[in-house]
Amino acid sequence: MARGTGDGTVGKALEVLDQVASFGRPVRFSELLAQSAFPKPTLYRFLQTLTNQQMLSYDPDRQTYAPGVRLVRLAHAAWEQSTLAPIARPHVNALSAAVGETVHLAQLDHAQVLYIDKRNAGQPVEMYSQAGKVGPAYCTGVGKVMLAFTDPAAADPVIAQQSFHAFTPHTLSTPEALHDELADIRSNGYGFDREEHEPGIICVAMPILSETGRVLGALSVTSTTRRTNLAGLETYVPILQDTAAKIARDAQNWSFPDYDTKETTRI
Amino acid sequence: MARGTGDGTVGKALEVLDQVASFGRPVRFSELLAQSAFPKPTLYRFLQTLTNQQMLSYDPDRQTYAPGVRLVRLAHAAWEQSTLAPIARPHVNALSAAVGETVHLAQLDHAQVLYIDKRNAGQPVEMYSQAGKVGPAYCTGVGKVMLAFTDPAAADPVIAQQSFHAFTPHTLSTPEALHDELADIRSNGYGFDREEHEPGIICVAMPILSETGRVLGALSVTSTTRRTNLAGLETYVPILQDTAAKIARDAQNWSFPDYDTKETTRI
DNA sequence: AACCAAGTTTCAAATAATGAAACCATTTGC
DNA sequence: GCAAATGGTTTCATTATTTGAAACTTGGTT
Repeated sequence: MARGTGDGTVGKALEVLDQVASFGRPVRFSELLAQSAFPKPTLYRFLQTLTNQQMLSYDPDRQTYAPGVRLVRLAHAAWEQSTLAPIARPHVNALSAAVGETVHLAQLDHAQVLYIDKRNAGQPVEMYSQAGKVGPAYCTGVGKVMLAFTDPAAADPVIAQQSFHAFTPHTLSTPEALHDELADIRSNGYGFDREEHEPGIICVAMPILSETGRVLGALSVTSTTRRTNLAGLETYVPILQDTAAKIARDAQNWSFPDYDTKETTRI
Repeated sequence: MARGTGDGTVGKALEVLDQVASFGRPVRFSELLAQSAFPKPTLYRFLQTLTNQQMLSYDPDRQTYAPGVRLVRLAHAAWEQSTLAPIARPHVNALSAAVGETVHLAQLDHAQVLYIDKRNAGQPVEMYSQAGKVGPAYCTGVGKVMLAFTDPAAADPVIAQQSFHAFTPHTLSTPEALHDELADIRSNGYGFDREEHEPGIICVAMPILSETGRVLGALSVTSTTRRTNLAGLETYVPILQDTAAKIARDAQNWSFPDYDTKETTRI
């Protein structure tokens, strides 16, 4: 009742879909076959089926498969219905306008951070990111605050899955160091990323907690060491707290909205 | 070899997934059953399987299903690998900065326009839209220019599928009117939306054509009748042409990039 | 307490998935 | 220019999975 497999044919097909997506580039049949658990004809037919279904796209010139457009449409529905993003949107906008720095909204998915919305700072930030992107939980501001306020019974297995790869000299690279940090975060109510994932990039992060204390997601304000420092980011704590509270309130009252939208709203 | 069904169990499961997504809100088993082609236990098991696989999320309190987070992750991969968006991105940024109005990047998917990227105008536009959203092809700027430059053999069946619902008094609401408009667009090289989808909203749209003349996508600059008019938008034609040409060039040379990205790039 | 609606489980029959082997079509080596 | 190899596709008897009518359980209602 847990893992990926075990759901018959559909589960296997989705395994193949994930495999294609994991390459991060268009990929050939033989490349997939080399690392696939399935025999040649089986893999072949799954690729056929998924391509037929537009879950994959096939480039006949290069003979490569890539995740297909149907996913983009489906994901839009998922984003609007299964994430905090639509509820948080006005509040994230307000926060972004107030602080003038890059703002992220994230949720925890499996053992990873899933970014579900983002507002850029001024204009020319171009900090390669996008909703849908995933990142590590143990060395990002949003990841750490979400872990800190997650019930230990649920958090510990997740912590055990972290790679603890040392992206920078500041990365917390042992479970012990992370546990200490999480305790600090719990007592403060918020956390920082002290250049733990990328040199020069720092952030302050705030959990979004339901009335009952369940972690709904997290917010962060990100900047660079050239522009500010941790003390500077800390001045955003009140507005972050306020924003997180508003999002939690709306999520509570209102979850989930009865959209009266008809179908094709403009653009 | 065409439609949704016909791909065995996987096709049927994806049909169910689409059905859930099409509700646009969390939906109960019985609601799905009422309009489903599948018998009760079959539908039930598909929902179980898809939920297990995180393609759907299930809210036990409300007993509702909604598209799941796994789709958000998969779609990110699709967006980066199977759409023009990553190639177009720097050019769309530059265009957006130059014109200071809302910019859209779209592709044609089935008979609909699929918006794959967007830049907002100043700040407070909030014109409810997002990458992944779909819109009608016959009454949007991007839709019409893409149809206009699509091979008639491919375009005609698509045109036949349009609903021709009259969103506004300006909507082209017959195939004949649309055909005339498409001819005009072909001779001009670009097109407008003259408040055809929403009152007060106008745009100028440019196709993105490959060397061989194939439609890769379309760009548009959108504004309101309060802020400008068609003549005003027409001044953007040169920069739109230039941007479209650059995107087409990059798509040609470079399609598709060998990403050297390793895995977890920052944020 | 009986009823009803919604959701879940059972199980033999019907169907679809499986994969070893054979086949086809390009490219590569000599 | 031919042979061999590589990469991709098809066949088909076997096997495993899906299927759905019916029975059952659960929770809410009169």
